[in-house]
Amino acid sequence: MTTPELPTQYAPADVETHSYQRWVAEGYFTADVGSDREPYTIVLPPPNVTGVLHIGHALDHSIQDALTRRARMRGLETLWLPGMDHAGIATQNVVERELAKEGLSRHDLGREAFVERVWRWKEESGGRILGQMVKLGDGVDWSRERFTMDEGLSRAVQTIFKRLFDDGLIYRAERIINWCPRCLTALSDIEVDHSEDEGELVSIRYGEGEASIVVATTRAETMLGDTAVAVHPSDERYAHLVGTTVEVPLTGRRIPVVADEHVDPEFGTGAVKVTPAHDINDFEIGRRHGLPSLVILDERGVITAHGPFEGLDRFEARPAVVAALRAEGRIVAERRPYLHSVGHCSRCKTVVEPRLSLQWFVNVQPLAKAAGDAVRDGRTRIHPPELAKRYFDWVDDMHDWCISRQLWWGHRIPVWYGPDGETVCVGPDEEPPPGYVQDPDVLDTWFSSGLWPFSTLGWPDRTADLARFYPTTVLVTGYDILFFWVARMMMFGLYAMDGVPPFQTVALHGIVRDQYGKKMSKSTGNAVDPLDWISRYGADATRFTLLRGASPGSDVAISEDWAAGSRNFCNKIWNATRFALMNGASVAAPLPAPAELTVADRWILSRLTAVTGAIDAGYDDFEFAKISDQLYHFAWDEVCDWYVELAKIQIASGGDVAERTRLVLGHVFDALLRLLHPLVPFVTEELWRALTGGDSVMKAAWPSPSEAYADRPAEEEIAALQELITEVRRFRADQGLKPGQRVAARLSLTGTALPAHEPAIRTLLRLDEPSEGFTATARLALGAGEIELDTAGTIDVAAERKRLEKDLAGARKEAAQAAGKLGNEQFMAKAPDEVVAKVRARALQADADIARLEGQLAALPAA
RNA sequence: GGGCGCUUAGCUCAGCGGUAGAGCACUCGCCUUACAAGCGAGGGGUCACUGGUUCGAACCCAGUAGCGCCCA
Repeated sequence: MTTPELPTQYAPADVETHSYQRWVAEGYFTADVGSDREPYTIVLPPPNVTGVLHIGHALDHSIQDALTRRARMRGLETLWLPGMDHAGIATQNVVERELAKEGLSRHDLGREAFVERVWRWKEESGGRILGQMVKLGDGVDWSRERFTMDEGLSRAVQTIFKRLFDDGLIYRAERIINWCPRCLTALSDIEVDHSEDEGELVSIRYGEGEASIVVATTRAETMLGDTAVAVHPSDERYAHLVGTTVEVPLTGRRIPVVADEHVDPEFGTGAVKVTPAHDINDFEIGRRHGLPSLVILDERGVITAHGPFEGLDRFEARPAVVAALRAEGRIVAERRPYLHSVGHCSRCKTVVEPRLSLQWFVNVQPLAKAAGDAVRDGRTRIHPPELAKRYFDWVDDMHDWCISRQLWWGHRIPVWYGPDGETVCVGPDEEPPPGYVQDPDVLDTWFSSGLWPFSTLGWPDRTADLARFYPTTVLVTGYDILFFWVARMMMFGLYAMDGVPPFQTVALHGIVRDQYGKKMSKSTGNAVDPLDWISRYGADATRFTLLRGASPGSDVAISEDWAAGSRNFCNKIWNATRFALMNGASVAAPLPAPAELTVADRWILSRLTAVTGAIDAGYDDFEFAKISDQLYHFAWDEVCDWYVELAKIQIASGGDVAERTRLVLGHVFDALLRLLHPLVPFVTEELWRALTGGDSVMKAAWPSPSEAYADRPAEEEIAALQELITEVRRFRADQGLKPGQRVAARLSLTGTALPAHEPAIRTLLRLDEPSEGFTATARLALGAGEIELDTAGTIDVAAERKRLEKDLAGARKEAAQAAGKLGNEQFMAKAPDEVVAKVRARALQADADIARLEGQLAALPAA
């Protein structure tokens, strides 16, 4: 076989694009719905159409790509389905900003033209992330790519809406919802981010004299809409006031003092102002006491109440109201800054305004119950299991879900209103009655992404894909969206698919952090751009860095140094395989039987078997950090540092041994590249093709541990060899002998298991045969054997003494510890036999070491 | 306010009842023909603190402190 010339350094850029294009062209990523193989399905959590690939995607995708590549190699019919969601608010914002540059608003265009414009934007500049996924190497089935706004998925949305509506699980009601005064739309609870912000706490006196009462608030301006003051029923301080009325300052309105269980007597003065139209808790109090709701803010957060504050923005109105109150002597206390929790729009960061309005809701109770039960009874497994509790906390106490959005971009609510207030919900193939008008609102984006695991497979049609690939095998996503997205897919999946949950397993990972464990963000400037890393270190190195840190449910810390380390690892694999190729490594013949192989061969094959088993176990639990570490250690420390060095000697010896060594090398590297492929697909593809002449490592079978090659004695023998070699190297280093300097030595290895390894020992340690005038200047006692060296001059006695004394101290400590245990009656009586045996063995070894070291020290010339 | 988690080498983490580990960083010596993106050797930790259980605790239990996350 002719071996192609490989450069001495791996250059990712030279192979990545080409390999990816070939994989796509060959259809390797395309799932075959007609095969009779067992299916393995993952749906990609759809990124936003506005999104670009960030490091969190890179982690999420690396895990999914590893899982699906391995599944394919294991012979499963594997589908990894890609796509994007339409990101209602985010996308609308992007296009509105674009319009603003032209001096236009969406209202200038009108709804239809605006939506057309968004589609145009989507075609031209949306979905940049898809091209970036290619750079990472994502093996997704592009022939099945979907978009939440495409025709099929829109049909799924309308179908499930109609079904839920008919089942009475969707309703319209006037409620306090989260409102973004900038986006001008309702938000669900999960689209609101809470943060501890600096505000003010102002205490205001309502009423006069004996009948006055002081309330504390962070939102003084809302007093214009107060319709009560509430106190706790058992609060004696205010008992005499309950049932009376007090005057709201600045307005002249009189409002009642009510008693309500939900007031915290410990907070502030124990009395709170009640603004039912602008606070969720106050709304509830208002409902319990039949209070009116006084709306004082418009949709943009501007004061509408008549008077001097009318027309002021809520944040301008606040100091203005406080100033006016102060002028009237109403301010009793002020705390500024006052830290308290404030909700922000997750899209534009504007402070959210609780707002009373008419919206559509999903009654989640029965759906959430089913979603919880599916995990409780094990139909869906959450991994790691500790995180299941968070899921239960969420689904077992879920609030009804506000699904209407006052946007233009999205799935329009399929409800039409008749001239006399009739309401009709229209299914996908139905027509609304003539003269009816459609509800102007659109649905929350999560409403459509909640259908993702089955709408993408063709639901509501009973497609072949749906029958074959649903339920999906595993969902891979961050724990940060466990509640909303995962819970919603669970609810909808169970509801739409006759109680079959959408995932067998939900595998959760953490978020990516910097090397100090800090969250990455643009503002702190510690964010890593995966595309930057891909261009500088390669896609494989980028992936490996992330996977190497990925333990289930835990955050991943990364840094530039570690990316460089991963690149070095890829390069190491590259060069080691290059060495194998240059030395005729081959998979042209089967691996010889163990009896025909050297101890070194049997050792590396035994280790390969053990590692293969460990990798499989790692995949079962999504332990990518462990998988990566196992492979890193095996490839670098065992294959490269030891086996390759021993193989060089075997090959140099020629004959059958050399031929068999070439086969072992070939098979070991073949297996290693296959095992590594799901993690680092590009470098392994290039090398595997060169090594085996095969078409693609993607099509190679996943290695299985071969017990026939498990070989405990060989592992022990090589361990002893490594120990001996390391010991002599240590001597050489301490004596300042240059690595290349050859030293004459006499080896006495009888009594050890190592005589057969003398050639290896001589080569690796650069020890020459003793010649005529050999005079030993140093004597190393190593277990039962001895190595005498002629260092051709005086040796550094002080360095040698230091080294031996250090070893002796260690051995004495060891002996003392073991003796202590063996002399402890309780230990001898209660510890298990194998532990006692182990300690006995340690004591014997330590005693032998002490004798040996003392002998060597005594033999040293006086300093 | 409620709940969860974490605290092990300079950094990031593994180990979860029987002699403290890895990667990176660090020190020393080396361009030894697969690889200097490398090779060889080495230094470095009262496993947060205080008690308890146990023959034996980084590991189990209780408490304390600090940090982080989620929910309200």
